[in-house]
Amino acid sequence: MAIHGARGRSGGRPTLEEVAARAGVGRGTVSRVINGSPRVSDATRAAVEAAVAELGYVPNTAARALAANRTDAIALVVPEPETRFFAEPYFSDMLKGVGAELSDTEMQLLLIFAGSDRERQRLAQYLAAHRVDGVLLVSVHADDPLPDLLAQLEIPAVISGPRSAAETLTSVDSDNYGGARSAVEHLLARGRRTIAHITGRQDVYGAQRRVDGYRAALRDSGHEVDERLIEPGDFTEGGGRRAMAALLDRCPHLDAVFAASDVTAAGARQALRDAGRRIPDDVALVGYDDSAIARHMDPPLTSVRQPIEEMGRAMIDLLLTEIADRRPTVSRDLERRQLVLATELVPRTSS
Amino acid sequence: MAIHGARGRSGGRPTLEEVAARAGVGRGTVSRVINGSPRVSDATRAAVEAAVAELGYVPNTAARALAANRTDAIALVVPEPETRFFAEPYFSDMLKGVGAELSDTEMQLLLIFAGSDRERQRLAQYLAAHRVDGVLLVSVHADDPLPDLLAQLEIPAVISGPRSAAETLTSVDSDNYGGARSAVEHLLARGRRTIAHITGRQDVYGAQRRVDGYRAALRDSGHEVDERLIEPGDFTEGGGRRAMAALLDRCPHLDAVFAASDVTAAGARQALRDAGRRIPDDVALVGYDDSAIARHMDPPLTSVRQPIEEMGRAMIDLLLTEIADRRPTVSRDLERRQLVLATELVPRTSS
DNA sequence: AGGTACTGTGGGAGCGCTCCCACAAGTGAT
DNA sequence: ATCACTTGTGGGAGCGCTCCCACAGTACCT
Repeated sequence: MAIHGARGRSGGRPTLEEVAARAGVGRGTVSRVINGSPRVSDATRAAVEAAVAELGYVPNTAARALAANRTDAIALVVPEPETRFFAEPYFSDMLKGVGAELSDTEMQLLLIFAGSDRERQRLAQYLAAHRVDGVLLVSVHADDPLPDLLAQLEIPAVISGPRSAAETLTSVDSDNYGGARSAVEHLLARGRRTIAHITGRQDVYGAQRRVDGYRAALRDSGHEVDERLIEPGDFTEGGGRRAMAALLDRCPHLDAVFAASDVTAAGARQALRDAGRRIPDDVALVGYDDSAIARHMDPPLTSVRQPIEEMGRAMIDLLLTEIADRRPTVSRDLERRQLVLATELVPRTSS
Repeated sequence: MAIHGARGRSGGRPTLEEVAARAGVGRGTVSRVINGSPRVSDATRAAVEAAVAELGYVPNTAARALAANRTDAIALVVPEPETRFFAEPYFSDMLKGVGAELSDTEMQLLLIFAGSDRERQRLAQYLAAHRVDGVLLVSVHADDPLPDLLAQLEIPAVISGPRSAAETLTSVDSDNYGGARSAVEHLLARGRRTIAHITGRQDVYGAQRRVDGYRAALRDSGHEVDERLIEPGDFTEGGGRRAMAALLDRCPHLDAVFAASDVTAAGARQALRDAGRRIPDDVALVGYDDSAIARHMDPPLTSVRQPIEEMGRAMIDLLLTEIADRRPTVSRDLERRQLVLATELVPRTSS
């Protein structure tokens, strides 16, 4: 942990040159050892490593960045205010995966919030200065200009949750379609016949896919899709409550509800209670996200779990590949990479 | 936001040199304008600024760092695992203050977790490489070697919550002594006469100061300090419960309790309930931190608020000063700076 | 008139690396 | 013995800045 040994004449930190002198080799050779090049004999490598240890040499990042034109840093950009970042476990889980995958790398992770216009401005400057080798983008809205800025600056980037089926950036997503399917299939398997769906905001691609999955599950099991059973929500509790009330009004005979998020389900539950319907006796309820809310709801809520941590890991993998790819060759034929990870239904007593 | 205008021949980003050529001035002059030196005529400044805008020039951070031997970055080091960071509002509040104070600076903030040994190792490397100009240290335990490492590497640092009265690092703290005093004085003013204290972990300096404040408040108002009314706790709920039980056993006539944290108070409340004591009718209860727990307790808990966000701001102020101070002169006579911010009692129904 | 001081400016040197070319020494085929 | 590679190595050039010295120009004193 401690830095030991003698220093260069100036009292500052040792340089490559000093290590080279100590090991009795040239500058280039030390550089090769430091960077793990295979073109060094074992004896030389050992000598250099000894000199590095004796002097407590640590490479100067700035010099390296200047000479090699890379920063060895990537940014996790959160286009939200800090508050939401801390409030939602989504980010914390993702950060855990990202951190884990990065931990055996030399890469440094920067966390950048871009909630306000001011922060956006700063971020743009930051990216223009190419202060990171790549960017991880989470929770981006459909009309966000950030992805385009990144493309224009030719900065490698990976987005979690593509903006549409035609997303141009490399993306990682969970299987919203399959997740929704499994929720509906679960309800069908439990004998439910009239299954309603409260959707998420339809300008979010993932929410659209959940509707698609809902439809497909019904059709594939020979049921007809009744459009009156699909009610728009907005991922909020209030939205869930209102949507549920509307559904009960329109189709009082429904016996199950698939909500596009746990928070939405919480709102729906309230409306169901107000209408005197028991869960799951009268109406079965399934949510999405498998958040803390689901576990603590009364009754505990069946929900679809997304592998957020794994998504974080995958994003790093893809980003590092992308960064590595663009280094030697000029071939820009990087085909679109879109990774979709499986979800998992977590059954609880609400269904 | 967009980068417009022509570039240098190579298609890369424009350099200082190119801006100089375009503005018809020398390299040094452009550098002076960029860095806001006053030694530039207004006309020249305008010409350079125009050239900068036309070319979309953004300084190369690596080159600047190499030449000037600074990084324009500071690290917020959290010697805890990520999990605790997200769980405790303390960090989020502090981050808010830090971010706000930094927002009109060129400084970049890095968030570094050093919970595991592995991460510690990385951090040591990171600091040895002088990749930041300064460090903010939060939530450090008494025996942590990190402060010494920072001192050894001569990296400017500010610590929140000094490790002892003899803290060598510049520190920012809330007034634990005064906070405890105000809590006890509040109880006295409400007519309580037998006031117990459940302490925090005594290897935490702040907890010691709270005991001091408790004692002083009693003495200064002419009361004798009964040592049997002081029971050690450890900031946990279980500790609070056990301590409360012990106190009730030993001094059943007590009519008030000052707990060293809200969580401790929550534990104490439980023990009081179990013993059939009503709050505040039989026993008044005061906590410390003014956390969410305090607001949601039944009954709502009177607590001592610490100005965490302000502490974050103050830490940045001090750190920036420290960084600036060490730049030109070699005079290392920086006297110890210890800032203490006032706390505030938030009265609720528990007392 | 000469001296002194300050202002504004240009550009050389150098920060500590990586990249790459040059080259010595070894290896094996001809 | 010659050529053609391969392997390992040294060190020049250059990345884009900042720092600082030099110097022209102006202003204000003697």
